[in-house]
Amino acid sequence: MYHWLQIDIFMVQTDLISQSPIFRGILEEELSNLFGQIHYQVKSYQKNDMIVAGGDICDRLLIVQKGIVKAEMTDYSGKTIKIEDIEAPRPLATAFLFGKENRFPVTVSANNQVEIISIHKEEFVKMLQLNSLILNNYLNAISTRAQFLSEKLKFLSFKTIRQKMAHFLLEKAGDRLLTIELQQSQEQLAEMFGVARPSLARALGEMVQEGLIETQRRSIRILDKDRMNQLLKGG
Amino acid sequence: MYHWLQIDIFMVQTDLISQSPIFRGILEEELSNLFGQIHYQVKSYQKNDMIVAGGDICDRLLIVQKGIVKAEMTDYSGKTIKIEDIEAPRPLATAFLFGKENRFPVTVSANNQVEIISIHKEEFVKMLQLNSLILNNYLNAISTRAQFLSEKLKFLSFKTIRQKMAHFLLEKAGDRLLTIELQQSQEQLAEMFGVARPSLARALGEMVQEGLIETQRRSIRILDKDRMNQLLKGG
DNA sequence: GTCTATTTGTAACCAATGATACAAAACTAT
DNA sequence: ATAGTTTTGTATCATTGGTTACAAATAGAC
Repeated sequence: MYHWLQIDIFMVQTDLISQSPIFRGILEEELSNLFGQIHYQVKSYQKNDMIVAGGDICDRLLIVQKGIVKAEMTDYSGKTIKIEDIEAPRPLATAFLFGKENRFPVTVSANNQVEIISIHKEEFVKMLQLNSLILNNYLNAISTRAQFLSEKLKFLSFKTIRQKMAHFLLEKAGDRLLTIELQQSQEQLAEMFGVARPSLARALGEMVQEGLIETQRRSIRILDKDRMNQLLKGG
Repeated sequence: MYHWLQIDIFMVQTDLISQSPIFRGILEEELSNLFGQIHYQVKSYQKNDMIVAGGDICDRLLIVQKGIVKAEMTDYSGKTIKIEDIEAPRPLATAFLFGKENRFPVTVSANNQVEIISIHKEEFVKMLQLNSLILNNYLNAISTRAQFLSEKLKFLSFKTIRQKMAHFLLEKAGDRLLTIELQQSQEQLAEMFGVARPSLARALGEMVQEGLIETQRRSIRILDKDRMNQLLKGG
């Protein structure tokens, strides 16, 4: 009877994980049906229990069904730095299930009482083949991440603040527009560019003086698109 | 009769594309079988024909079956910059088939006589569901790319040359080693770090003076691992 | 070995940015 | 309107890294 109870507690709860990025859009009955066709485990952890250690082989998909876990990275001298909190119903480290580097870069442990669904890679592949929506969700998730990283990288490849700014403005403006309304404060923009706020203000000021742009509070008007482009190429 | 000939020419050639990253490891019969179950097109292009224009919606997988194509990016003022050559049997822009940003960032045109296999996204998803090896190949490809970008980004996130160097050395050294043999010249290292060569040499020189490392030509010995770590955190 | 090309070590100088501080302007709530 | 808060503009100074130039060390070819 006690055993029964445990099995009952540690089941996949379709109402919870149907909100997960991977299973979004799938009806609960369909989810139950799917989980009936594959092997998986649901494990429970108490606060501070270690769920995966950095360096562990990542051969299964882990989904936080309940609770919050924290991911920490161990630096070269052995100290740990907190990276992020991941709360239900999000998956863990989806970028490391496939690809060349199959080890967790982080150590994950429970912040409170946690339930983790664990699906072996092979079983998850089965799942992807059974349901094209899950397949699409998953492909979208990792593709979007790759695109995000790629964009971030492109951004960092511009060396000067002026270049970053020019790229940002031209991207926002597109082909037609000449006036851009900033959605964020200079503070946030500087954070996003990875530069100091006064440095950004200075760069903007210089660009105004040189007749590249005109600013009026959060509205920026591009005056010389061609010269902005030359900036990006190395001028 | 003439029509027959055309159809014959523009078929998928399993011997060629079985070498492609996506179809690697799949027997030719199996490939023929798979392509028999889905809709696709094979198109032929002559030198300088445009295959896709930058900004086009990317809703199909394109695979170069024969020939070489070039990818160019159009900058904001309309000039084109060559990005890379892609030769058979590689796929085009796999990162943009899924994910949020579904437009080609580049313009692709034929370098010589080229044949392109075009598979609609929905059809390709079918294919992924039919064959788990293709699914694995594809997932591995985009995951590996995301991992690569992520690593690159981590590298760029270190601001000073000393930090990049410290990260590089500690990564190479791992837990045990204290002496690293560089596989590349300072010139190449500087290129990889995105810094000027003399600046790298200067940074190395300073680190030697401060007793962090000892250098002897291409051999570097770490003297103070703890202090190196502090460097990375912001010291 | 000797000559040459490549790689590495250094130095001087300049440009770009970060840090800090503070004033002006703009927003917000009352 | 007014007081307080946030955002923006600006100045100063120190640090970092790029640029250029050249010398020293090393490796390679013969």
